Amino acid sequence: MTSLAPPVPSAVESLGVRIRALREGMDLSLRDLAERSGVSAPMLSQVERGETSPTLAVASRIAAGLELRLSQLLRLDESGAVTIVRRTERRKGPARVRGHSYEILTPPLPGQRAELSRHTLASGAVTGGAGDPPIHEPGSRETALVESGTVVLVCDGSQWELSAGDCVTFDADLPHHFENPGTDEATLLAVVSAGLRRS
Amino acid sequence: MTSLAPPVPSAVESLGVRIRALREGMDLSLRDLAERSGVSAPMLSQVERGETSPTLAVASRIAAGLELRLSQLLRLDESGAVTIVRRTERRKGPARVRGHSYEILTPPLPGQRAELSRHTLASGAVTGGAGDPPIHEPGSRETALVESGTVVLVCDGSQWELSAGDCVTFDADLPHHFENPGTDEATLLAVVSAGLRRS
DNA sequence: TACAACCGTACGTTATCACATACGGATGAG
DNA sequence: CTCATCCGTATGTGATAACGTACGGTTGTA
Repeated sequence: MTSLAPPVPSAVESLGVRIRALREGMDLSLRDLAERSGVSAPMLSQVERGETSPTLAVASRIAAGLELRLSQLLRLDESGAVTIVRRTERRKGPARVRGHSYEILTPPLPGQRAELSRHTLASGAVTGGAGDPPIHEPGSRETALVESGTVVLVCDGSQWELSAGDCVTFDADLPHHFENPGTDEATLLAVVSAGLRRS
Repeated sequence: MTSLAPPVPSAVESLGVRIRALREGMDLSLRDLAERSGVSAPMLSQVERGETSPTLAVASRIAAGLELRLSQLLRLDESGAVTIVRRTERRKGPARVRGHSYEILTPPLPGQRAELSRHTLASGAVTGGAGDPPIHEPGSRETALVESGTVVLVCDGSQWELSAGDCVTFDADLPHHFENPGTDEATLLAVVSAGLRRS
């Protein structure tokens, strides 16, 4: 009976105006979008005016008609602020665990879309041992840029060697870690996008 | 009549098993989640087994019950691959327009969650002039890390000065640009997450 | 062996989503 | 002016989403 969830999470209500804005931005009429998406024009009109809550199936087709993924369409969430993390304000990870240390460069706000972190790997060191978060939340995705040295990405059983300047993108909810096979220290910048849910 | 959209975008079908996995991962019964989300247990069961397509309103409440945003829950999209862009394979932006040049470090795939780019600003130069994409898609968000030099972010009328190592996050659908007020060249790494769609 | 307590799912009813069609208003061509 | 065309929305009907309830199955306890 009692709902522990907030009154209504957010989005979803204002989705209609967002859809209308996107449609008009693409210079499409309701009937144009209806043909592109396979959803009837009256339905689109009702959704845009918030008179009805479409099913996921329909919402997904609307998103496709707008050349978006549904998750992208729904991402009209929080805040409009600018947040700065100064070099000296970075949150540090556990200091150098077996040759691996890192700093988090993005603010610790919820709803953050991407988390930026800089990792340092001593010669022979490995990320993802013991205390580290080994894999990320389901659905998240990671992009890593090697700044210096050489590292090997081990992801879901396969290996890829990366040199300074190389950039790799992969699904972060697969088991993965980085190794530094070289003799020099290696640094890499990691972007984890999506990430969700509590610790 | 003809739908220009792909048969069915993706996700949405496999969403059920994802929900079940998340629910069981939180050690909740259907009735537990029903109480947390305000959605009836039989409904949850049907959604988990893919027997019905919930409305956005219901899907959103389910997501909230799982302590997720709906956009996060839906982000179980495509691929499971690892994509590498070598230092030599980077796509270059228009070569040095009035002191500004950049490279894109992430692959040009759709559905990409974040785009990583490295920008170089000569002394006194400004991003976002003429040919550049001045602002990004609605809902997108940008994180910038200053690698060297000093830059000023002008966002929605306000200014912020950033030195090497500083990191800033802001809504990328607001009008914004970077300036290099110093005498040295400045470089910054930009992560644009979200927004997307057509060229 | 009961029996209580929980699990996930089948059932029938009601609310509403989603469609095809039709309407009134704006715009432009002849 | 007249008519054709497009726009977005009101209308009615069939499909189905969402509910409350009830059922069989499993688990642990007396």
